[in-house]
Amino acid sequence: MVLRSIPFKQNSNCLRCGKNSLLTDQVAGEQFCANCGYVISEKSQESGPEWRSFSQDEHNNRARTGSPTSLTIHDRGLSTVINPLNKDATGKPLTTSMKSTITRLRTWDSRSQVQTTADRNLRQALNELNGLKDKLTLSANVLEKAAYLYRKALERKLVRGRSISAMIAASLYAACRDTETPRTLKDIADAANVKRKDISRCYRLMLCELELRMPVVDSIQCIARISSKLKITEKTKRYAIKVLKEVQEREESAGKDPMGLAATALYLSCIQNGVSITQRVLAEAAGVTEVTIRNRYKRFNQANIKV
DNA sequence: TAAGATAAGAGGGACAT
DNA sequence: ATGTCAGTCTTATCTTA
Repeated sequence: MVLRSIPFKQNSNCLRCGKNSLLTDQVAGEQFCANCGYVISEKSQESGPEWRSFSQDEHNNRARTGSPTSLTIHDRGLSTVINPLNKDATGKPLTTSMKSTITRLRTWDSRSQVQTTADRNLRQALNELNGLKDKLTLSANVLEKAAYLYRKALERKLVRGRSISAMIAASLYAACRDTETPRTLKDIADAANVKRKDISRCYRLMLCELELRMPVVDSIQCIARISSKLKITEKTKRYAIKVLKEVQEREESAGKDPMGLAATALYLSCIQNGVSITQRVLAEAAGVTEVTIRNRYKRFNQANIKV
């Protein structure tokens, strides 16, 4: 009578393109379509058999005892749920006295799961993280990291007096930075409906209090991100990377927004390669303003950046 | 219409008080 | 703790080609 829900049924047709080409990434625990790249992370419950079969019969009768544990579930998926139907294992209705016993058990079972305020807080935060996942198309790896960081922050009582939304967004941003997943503060702020300022405050606090070390955002990686949005040719991209390397060598890049630098390098590259593109579309794709590109562009010219 | 110029304002780091 | 300063980036508006 005490069991979790049954895992999802396998459906091998992609929800987006309809092709029968779904593959399972055992490590990341998600399914993706080999045809169009669509990722179905909800299917993670199915990843990896936890049984071994020694005969055909056993293989056919295989069953699993729950989903894999994950930091992104507030109790790591280890809780129990008492079946709400008042039936016993054979499907017969329970006797009246048994029914009241079970009701009492159910009450205590659910109470035991969210007993502390920290637990409630965590549950709420991970709920929000789950919402962000869909908006930002993040890998399971990043989500785990974000959940881990949030647990740390909670442990150190950093969340007290701050909003859960801002803290979980900051954890997510930190996770992105750490895994070199190119997401800007603005991306996350938009998705989380939290002010950029608030997230960055929380992020800095976490960096300080948890003594985290983050790799510096590589503006060369930003080029790839902008290019993919705009269908920039490989040649132009390579030239832009050369420009950026030159800029970095001359130490013109310190303290500048990496996205702005990348956008400007691409702008320069497009001009040099005779590709017509406006500052406007580049600025939009990079998430910076045209003015930033203009200022960088002016500096590049002053520094006489040539490749 | 794209690009350049200019000005006002926000936010944060460094440093002094 | 609070204030100031230089530097960056954004928003808005006007001008130029």
